[in-house]
Amino acid sequence: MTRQAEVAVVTVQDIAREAGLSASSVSAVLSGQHVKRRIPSVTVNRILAATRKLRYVPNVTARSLRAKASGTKQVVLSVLTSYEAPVFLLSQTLHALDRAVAQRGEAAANYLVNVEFFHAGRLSQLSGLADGHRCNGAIITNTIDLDDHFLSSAKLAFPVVLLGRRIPGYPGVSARTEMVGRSAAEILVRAGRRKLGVLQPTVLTQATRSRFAAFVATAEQTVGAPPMIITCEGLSERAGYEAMRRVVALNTVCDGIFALSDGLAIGAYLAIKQSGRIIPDDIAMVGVGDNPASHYIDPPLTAFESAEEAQNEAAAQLLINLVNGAPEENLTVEVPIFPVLRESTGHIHEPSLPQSPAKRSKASK
Amino acid sequence: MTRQAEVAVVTVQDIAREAGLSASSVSAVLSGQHVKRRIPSVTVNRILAATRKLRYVPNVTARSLRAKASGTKQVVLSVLTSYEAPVFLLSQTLHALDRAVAQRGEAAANYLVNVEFFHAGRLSQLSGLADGHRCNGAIITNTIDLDDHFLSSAKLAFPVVLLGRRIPGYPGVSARTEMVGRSAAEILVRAGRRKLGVLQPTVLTQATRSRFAAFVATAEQTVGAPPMIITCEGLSERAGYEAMRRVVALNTVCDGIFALSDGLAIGAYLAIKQSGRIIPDDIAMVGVGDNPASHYIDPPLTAFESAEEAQNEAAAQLLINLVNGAPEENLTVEVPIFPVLRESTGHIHEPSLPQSPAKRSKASK
DNA sequence: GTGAAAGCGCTAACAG
DNA sequence: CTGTTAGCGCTTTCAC
Repeated sequence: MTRQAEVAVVTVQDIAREAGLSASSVSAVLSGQHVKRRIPSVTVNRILAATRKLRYVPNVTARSLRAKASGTKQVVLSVLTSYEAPVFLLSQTLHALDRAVAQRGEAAANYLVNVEFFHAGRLSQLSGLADGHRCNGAIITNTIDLDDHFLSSAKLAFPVVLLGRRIPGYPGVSARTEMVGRSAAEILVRAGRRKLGVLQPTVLTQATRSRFAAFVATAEQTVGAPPMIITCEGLSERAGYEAMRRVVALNTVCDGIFALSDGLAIGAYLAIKQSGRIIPDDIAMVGVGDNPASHYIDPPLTAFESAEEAQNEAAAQLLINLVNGAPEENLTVEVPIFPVLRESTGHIHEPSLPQSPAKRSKASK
Repeated sequence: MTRQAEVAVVTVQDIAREAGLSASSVSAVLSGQHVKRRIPSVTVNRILAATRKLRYVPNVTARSLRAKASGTKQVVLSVLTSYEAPVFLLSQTLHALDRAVAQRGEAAANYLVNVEFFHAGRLSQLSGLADGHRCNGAIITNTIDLDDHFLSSAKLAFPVVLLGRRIPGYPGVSARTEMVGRSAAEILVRAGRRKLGVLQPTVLTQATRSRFAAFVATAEQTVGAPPMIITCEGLSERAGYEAMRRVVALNTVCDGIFALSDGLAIGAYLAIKQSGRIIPDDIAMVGVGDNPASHYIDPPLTAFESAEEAQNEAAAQLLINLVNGAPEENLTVEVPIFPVLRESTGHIHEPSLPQSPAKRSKASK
């Protein structure tokens, strides 16, 4: 209904008219066939001139439809994610999808995997959601409430698997995030901390909200006071640093902090150290989120690892099965999520590193 | 020419035949119009059954072509990157592209930005490169030699901007990487280091090779010996850790290391510390690559920052202009690349953090 | 050398 | 309620 600002679209027909020739000649020139078709350079130039003059932009869709012979992929699988999310997990999701596709052997050649981005909160504005003209199936991740709300009332034209969140009616793969917030508080309390704090981004997702709520509730139960809430502008290292710098300037500082994402914790480390405090002696830290740097920073960060690999694997399989006609029963996979205890909470660093995701997944077969 | 394993593709026609109905009825049912068209549920079920039986997967391209009315985007801009590359830079590139599109005002609604992935070395296998049936223009990045070789002899059907590498005949935006290798060696030597080492991935890109070569050459000139070459399996933190762990077990260890990517340096930090050595006292480290964690690790990592923001900005603008008919002269943008000296080479950590990329780019206007 | 015509797969009018 | 028809924009025979 919302009629777009109908920009006049230039087609090969228009160019043909402008140049006083036929569409096929134009097409031949534009696809570099002019030598094969022995079109004289005068004509070629005339066509090229008209093309430029009219500011022609080819319609890839039409080309694609026509190009069946030249190996068009039949099945398009997309990952839909927000611009604002940390991207380091994206590559895992893609790899998982790629592997799932490769498993189909022969048929793999017909699949195409890509990523489309939306601004957090504006998933609904992505085109092709309602009529399925962009993909045959999608993994949707990193949505915020507005997007979730849209999804819960929308009917998408293709199978969808949600990654890292739950919305009734959609197949989804997620981690048990309630456990995270509670467990984070318990770890800090067991490490002897009483003045808890939480580093949280301004915009919460389903997962971060759930972690936050459980952490706050558990803190109130166990130490009898709500945690200090430290708000950060986003999820980046920088955001964590700046928020923490403001906090360490105060007199009363907490002694145990839960960061709703690893990146925030990494940034906070520097602010804490610059203030002359020691981790974990003065402040213990707990993170969450599979940031690859978490193992390696000093001291290594106690963090929850959400078995991303397992989630991605499951989501990819689920999606491919759905696209290939598996019944869309309320398929839901919940993977457990465990803390990896490291020195940032006073635990002794395990000498051997955890297995890499790749190895882990192989071992589980 | 390479005829694919012609998988028989099921169309709505096939379903119609199977169900003994017409294509339009099938289409109506599949697009959820059955209530509007008052199709009895018997018929609906018959169609649905046939659809499942034949394992129908809709052709998104055909839908898209038909869906002109429903807001199909006319101009598709893609970022083509490899699965194997670190993805944290991707989001910047996308943001830049998104901003460049938004600048076009009204017309922005006609643009679609997405990302397509290829396996390093197999760019040539991406479909739609030769006939332009996937996008109207692309930023290509994170290629390895094989891909570059393919590009230099191929003729793509759409405008391309290379990001982070140079290939004759293509517009491109890159940093002056030769400077990096040389400068890295000089920084280490000036910090009093004589036994240099370099952490390098097994697979080199144009940029990493150039950094590597310049570092080796400068090392030979200045300290009279080639650096110790430490090979890592990839670019990850983990790869850096494992490679460095092997090295610290040896008797002779270098005292100044250049890591060809920040991630490798971050991983190496832990191995060095675990061996009881101090950074920078025993080993100085230099990285490169805009990893957001580099500022915040302990000690903060001296690293080259390639003004990614400026590069992305330039590449995005270049691409949009080309797609809109700007003359494809040999447009090449080279941005300088500077070291940020921090404590990992014994420099005093600057009290104020560098400006964030966003601020930096605004300031430069 | 060039144009006319067909058709990729799908959906939306429009007749029945 | 259902089928026929047209056409999205492009490329590719096939005639002329």
